[in-house]
Amino acid sequence: MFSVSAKTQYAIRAMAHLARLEGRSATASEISSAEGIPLKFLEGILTQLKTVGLVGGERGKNGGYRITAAPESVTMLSIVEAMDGSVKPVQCVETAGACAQGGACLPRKFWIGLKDAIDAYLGSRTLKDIAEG
Amino acid sequence: MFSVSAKTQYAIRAMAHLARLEGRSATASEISSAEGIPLKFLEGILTQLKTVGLVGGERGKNGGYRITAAPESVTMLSIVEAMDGSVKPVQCVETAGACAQGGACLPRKFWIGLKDAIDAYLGSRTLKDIAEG
DNA sequence: CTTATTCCTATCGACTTGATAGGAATATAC
DNA sequence: GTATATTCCTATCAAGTCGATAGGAATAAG
Ligand code: FES
Ligand code: FES
Repeated sequence: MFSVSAKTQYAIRAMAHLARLEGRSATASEISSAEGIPLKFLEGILTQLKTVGLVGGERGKNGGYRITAAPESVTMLSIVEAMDGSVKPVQCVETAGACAQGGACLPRKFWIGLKDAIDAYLGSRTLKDIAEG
Repeated sequence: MFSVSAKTQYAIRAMAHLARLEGRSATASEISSAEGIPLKFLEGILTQLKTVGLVGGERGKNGGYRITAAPESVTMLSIVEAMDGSVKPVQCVETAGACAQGGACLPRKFWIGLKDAIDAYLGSRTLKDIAEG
């Protein structure tokens, strides 16, 4: 239950790898072999991380990826959301009054509470906590 | 991300229904039409809830399901676990030393922290909180 | 013996996920 | 300006999961 996708786990490993480089860049190939992540899969992940701004990418020869912010300012929540979207236990967390009970729906409040608990935890941990710098 | 299966949502609705009956029994058919849950799907859910002991079932004519404990003593965690198993963001939460870093694996500690946060929230809420009795 | 019900097993289509493949775009180096 | 290294884009695939359905066996009441 509540299992995390391989994609997100890979993303965290990749981000941790880049964090240890302290701003220097690495190619997808390097990260792939160092972290044991399938290259083509990793490429997609890095592109996704780039569109969110967590990493910067430079094309062409001598290109590669670099981290764009200090590891201690990158929350785990931002990585998870970049991969699999926002934490949303049930659909109706973002649309009030979806069911018959309207705005006073107890189940909905319960699930929102869960979302808040998860967001709070993921938002309180940063890349630095897991990068082992 | 972290979406909850329809099965679990159905299970909670079914349990809430039974909770409102305060120990009286209801058939799967009744719950099905009252809560809008596909009958055959619901049957499986109730059987599963029974094996865990959250509900009791009686076969044959005049049979049905009844709740076995007071709603305030049934945690949401117990329902969720009955449906989809224990909270386990990554496989290695239950097997230490799975990766190269051994017991000091920082990612693992991070995921275990998430599990604990989720378990704490789900364990702190009970059926009573959502049954609206 | 009929009827109502739980319970067991099998199956199905749709969707998701992890992974692969091929190649276009882009930048460097010589 | 050609070769090379790299990011980036799009398509595809096999395997698994999920929600749902179907048929019927076991059981109990009357
Ligand atoms: S709004 Fe989602 S269950 Fe009521
Ligand atoms: S034990 Fe799971 S990542 Fe180290």
